[in-house]
Amino acid sequence: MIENRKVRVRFAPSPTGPLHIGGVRTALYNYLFAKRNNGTFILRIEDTDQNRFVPGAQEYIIEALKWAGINYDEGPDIGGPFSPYLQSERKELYKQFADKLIAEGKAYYAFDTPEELDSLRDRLKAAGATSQQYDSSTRGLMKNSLTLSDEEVKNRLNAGEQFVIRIKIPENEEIVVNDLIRGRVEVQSSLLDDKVLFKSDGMPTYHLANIVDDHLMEISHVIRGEEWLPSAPLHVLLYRFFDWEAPQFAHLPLLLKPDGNGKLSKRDGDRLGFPVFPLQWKDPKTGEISSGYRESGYFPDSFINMIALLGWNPGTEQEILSLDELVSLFSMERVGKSGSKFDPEKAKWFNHKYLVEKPDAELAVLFKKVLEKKGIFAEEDFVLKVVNLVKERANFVEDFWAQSSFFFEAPAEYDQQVVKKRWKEGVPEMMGEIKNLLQGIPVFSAEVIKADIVKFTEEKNISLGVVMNALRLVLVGGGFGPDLALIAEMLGKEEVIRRIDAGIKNIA
RNA sequence: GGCCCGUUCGUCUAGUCGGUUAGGACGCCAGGUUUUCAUCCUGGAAAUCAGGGGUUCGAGUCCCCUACGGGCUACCA
Repeated sequence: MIENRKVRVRFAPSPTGPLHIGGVRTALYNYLFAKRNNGTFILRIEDTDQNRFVPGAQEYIIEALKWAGINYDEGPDIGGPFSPYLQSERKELYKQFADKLIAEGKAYYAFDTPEELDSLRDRLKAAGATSQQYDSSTRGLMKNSLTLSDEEVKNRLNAGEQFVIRIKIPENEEIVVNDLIRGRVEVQSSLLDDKVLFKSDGMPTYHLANIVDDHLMEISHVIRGEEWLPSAPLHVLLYRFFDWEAPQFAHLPLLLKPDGNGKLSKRDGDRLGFPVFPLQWKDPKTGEISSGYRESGYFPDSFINMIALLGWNPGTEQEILSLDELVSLFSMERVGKSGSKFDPEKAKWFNHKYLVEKPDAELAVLFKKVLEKKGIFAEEDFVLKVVNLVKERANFVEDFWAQSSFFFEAPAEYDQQVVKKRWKEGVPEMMGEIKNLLQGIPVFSAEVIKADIVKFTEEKNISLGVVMNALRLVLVGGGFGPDLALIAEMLGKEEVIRRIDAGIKNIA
């Protein structure tokens, strides 16, 4: 029984471009399912279409999975007991299986040219046929080993004429796909067309290759996108033809665009200003660059967490889940049936949650790189303190700069709104007094600074806010930032005095 | 056009065995905390469960129909 088989699942993308987040989610669910069931997760590259091959795409896929932490146990770059994992390198394998089907009368040679195929479709369309398929109703009209004599077929083959091999779909049979997510799906075989299994270029099509490889690689569960559901009956039929035990199927719902309807595409990201790809991608042909989650400052664990919850949930109210937690909680029964619209806002929220939980030291390393790009080289300890103070108010490490630039350079200008509100009559004079007050503090610590300012306001009978807000304006250039006494301490007495002077002089 | 899949707050979703004031989260709004912004806390608005018919004492949950949305319909995957 297949239920007792060892769980082996595969993610099988074709290298036609960068993986988008829908693909990453499919990979993730495969991974989670495998790990949850102590199984094996395999990466297999389906590069049977030589025309659509895009240089760099395979490397991109591997790097993206690596970044996301979706590690496979077998794959093209790491090998495994079922090598190779590149279908182009398995090319010689497939022909014999197609031949076997022909020998058994379950498939046939077809010699029709593309023009003849087009003409068939046009004729059927013109005649008002409900479908324009190459199937049991039309194959008798075409040039194939069903209509041509054995002699003629042999001659054409020997002459090296181009041919494809098509499956011969039986008539009036009920084909049942038992889907783990959708349940029982029934299809009438007469509705299926005689799909090409083997192309004239000597390569199998996806349909043949995926069945052969899944069987040979002992795949127990096929977890893939919903766009494959219509061809699942064909695959079920192929397993039957080969007399192989079919794997279990699970067809995942699609990821939809955030506004309107339709599946998420590359264009949506550009249009709405969020990445649809895990990593940045540069189109080798056009040079066009598409942004990636990694480059946009998303943490891989946050990214994975967010993606995991698009179509699946643990059934509890917990939303922040580590990869390990996802593994232990994952089940196919809790995968939804309907497509999910991707929400860029919630993606940011997830990243914020993860950022706040990251150790300061880890964030400091990242922020230091950001600073260095700006030509700022600060002490490690200082950066660490800054990170600790501002991380609560940021979604990304990049945000730290906007929240903390004043720690590294004096304000070049002052927020006019704040100036208007906080820099009223008498304030410059008051700042002068504050300057003298701070000047006299021997140990320039936050506690002392604050205590002295409080004492000052009490003696003068003015509100603390008036002083603090004006001082904040002078030190940071606006009305934001962490505790002011702490800022002052970290800036140091000399710098604080300098900024007060500059403020009194420059704020109009 | 044909076939297949889907449809609970704006969004992600809970609700899997028919009996809930239909719950949570993001976002939004208000209040509180704070020297400020943000965080944080509290509260609020927000789904006649796509619509209509059944079945039932009782339906978001079961059945049927309709609408809408999506996918597929290549010698692409």
